[in-house]
Amino acid sequence: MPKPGPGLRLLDVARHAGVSLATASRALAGREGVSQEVANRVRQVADDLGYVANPFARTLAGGASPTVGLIVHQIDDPYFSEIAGGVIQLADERRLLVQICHSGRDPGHELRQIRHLIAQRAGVIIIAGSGFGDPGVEAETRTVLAGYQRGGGRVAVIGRHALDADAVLPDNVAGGHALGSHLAELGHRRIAVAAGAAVLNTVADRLAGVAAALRRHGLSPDDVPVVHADFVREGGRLAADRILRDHPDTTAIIALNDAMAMGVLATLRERGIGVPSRMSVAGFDDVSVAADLAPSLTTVRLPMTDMGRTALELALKSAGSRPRRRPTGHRLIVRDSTGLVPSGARLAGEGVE
Amino acid sequence: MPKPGPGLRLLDVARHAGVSLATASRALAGREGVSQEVANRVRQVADDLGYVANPFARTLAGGASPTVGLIVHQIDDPYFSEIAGGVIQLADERRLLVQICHSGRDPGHELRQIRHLIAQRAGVIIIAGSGFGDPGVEAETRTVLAGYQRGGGRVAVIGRHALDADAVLPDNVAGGHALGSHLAELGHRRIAVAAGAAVLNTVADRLAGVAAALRRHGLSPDDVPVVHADFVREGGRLAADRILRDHPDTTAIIALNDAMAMGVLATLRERGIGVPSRMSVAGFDDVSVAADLAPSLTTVRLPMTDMGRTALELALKSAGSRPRRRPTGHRLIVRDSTGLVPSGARLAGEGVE
DNA sequence: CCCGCTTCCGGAAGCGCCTCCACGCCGGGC
DNA sequence: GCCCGGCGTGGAGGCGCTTCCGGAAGCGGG
Repeated sequence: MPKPGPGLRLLDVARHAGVSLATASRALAGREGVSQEVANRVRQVADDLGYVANPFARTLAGGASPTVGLIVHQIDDPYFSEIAGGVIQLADERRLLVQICHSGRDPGHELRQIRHLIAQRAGVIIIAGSGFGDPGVEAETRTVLAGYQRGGGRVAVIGRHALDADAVLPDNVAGGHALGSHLAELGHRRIAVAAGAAVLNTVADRLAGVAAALRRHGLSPDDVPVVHADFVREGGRLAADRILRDHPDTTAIIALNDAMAMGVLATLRERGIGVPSRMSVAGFDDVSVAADLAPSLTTVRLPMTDMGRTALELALKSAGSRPRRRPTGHRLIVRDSTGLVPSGARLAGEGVE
Repeated sequence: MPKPGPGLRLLDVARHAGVSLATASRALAGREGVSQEVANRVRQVADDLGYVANPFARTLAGGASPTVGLIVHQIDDPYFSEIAGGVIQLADERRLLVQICHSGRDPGHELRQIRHLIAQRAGVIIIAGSGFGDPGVEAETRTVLAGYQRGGGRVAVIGRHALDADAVLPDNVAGGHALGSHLAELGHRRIAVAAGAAVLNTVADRLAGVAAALRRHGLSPDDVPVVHADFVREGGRLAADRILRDHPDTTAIIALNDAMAMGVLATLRERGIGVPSRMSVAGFDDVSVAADLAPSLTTVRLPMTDMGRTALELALKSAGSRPRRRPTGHRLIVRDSTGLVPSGARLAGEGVE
């Protein structure tokens, strides 16, 4: 591995500005003890020379670490790549670098990544994605993060409320509620849910919202089959298969994220089951392709890009010691994949061999 | 910004092992000049203590920098997020950290990011995405990168051949050719192309391939309208609008990437123009949602994840000084968005207000 | 006019690591 | 038996930066 060539040193800047190293450092850091005039001159010179501080030296000397670590389940999942887009956006503006790693939906691996990030002296760690509900690992994660925070590290989480840190939290319960109400109001009574792993808090919350809405509309939870599978496209296919097999009279499937909804749609398409004529389908997140699917997907929009930005913002100005939670808006986006319950609903399932 | 707590120092390890700092350093780095026995003892102690080297100190002292910088146009574009997924995958295995930044499809900004990455002492820089064809900036970029490489920095590019570095290169010309042939063989004679900015080499190559194929099928390039717009979904919409307006007898639109194809499909859908019954549409890349669009998209598959992995691999073991180019496979994926030319093709355009 | 305080600045000590260099030990050749 | 060469090891300098501390001005009041 390479050692990039030497660059401009602070000493060079100092010399050009006719001041000492110490003064130049203070001037650029914007600290007290330098006259306005000198400070400006130094900054001017630094700019002209295109000086960029060596972050390694800076960090080593006890200064700020300019990198933020971002842990996502998987970057090529649109939900996470949109969040990452937001984080990178703000980081760019603040001249920070973003280090991304995958947790791969594995609590142990996530913890390992956190440790790695800490060892690399990241100044901020942002964790996107649900908790996994593994009590042992969760506890250790909590301990490690606490130590990191005690040492001055900043932590923010997105969509997970179990951690002791600043949090950006979509109201998954309310979103699920909106979805449930929407379908109930369209007249559906045979509604099934394609859910991710039950231990993911995102799944649990959305599910709770859906259940509450359906209850308000007179459906008992027992009437609503919930199929748990991977929280990705393939999982959606699997869930749809099971639902069609075990509950052939279903008229609407609520997928708890758009990825699963895409899988559900794929299965339905292959089986020649019309959407929404025979089956309504809804998703959650509103990833950018949701509008281009066949048919376009009814879903709950979450402002992923904003969530990423906000998380970094919170972490950066994390002033008080008490973690803050910043809720995010959400909005039901009704598109073409949901419709009135088919009048011949009792015939539903006929197409399923 | 925080200064993460102090950690175990190499000195601690050395003391525990009863050797000097220098010896411990050599032992852990696996360098010559340490007896097997001592080396093993030191490594054992380091492991037991859970020692992780401080990368800042290491880099500062002239050692390896464990971070790879990845520049993409925009991380929430599926094409790039899949590439990033591959890079991160391999980086994970190698215990490297990946720093991602956006070029935002702006050559100046890209250059700035490269400079920033260099200043941050990234050991590897991977640039994904087309060149912009701005000769001035291009030249300067080349200079900056050359200096970086001279200093030991490793550079790899993905999908851009103009730079003097290891390159992972999809055969865009052949891919374009496959697309052109496919549509020509379906009987289409009125083919239009929705292209990104002409300066992007990706666009130029794919276009050249399409043109060559059509020529072989007896179509003169003059018969093939090419509309240039942004290389994203919105650009596809725009291009489709123009094509429908200026060339109402078009029976097939080749979009030079899937993002634009999605925009084209959206416009067609809104206008009630059947695909492929009235208009065939093809894309390029085969991003993962391409199969779920309405209708599913005929496209040329590029192994994005592999491309990311390969780029990092090349950069890492960049042995010789002569840059290597690694071609990638591609494959025409025929789905539902393309079909035989409508028999009443001469009537095409009737639906356009 | 001198004293003491404030303001601004430079010197210098590290941060944790790598690496050059010098040193001590051993064995083999004369 | 002595010298030379090589291997294994420790000492020390330095990477570029931050920050503590002490010194040099400049100011007002006694």
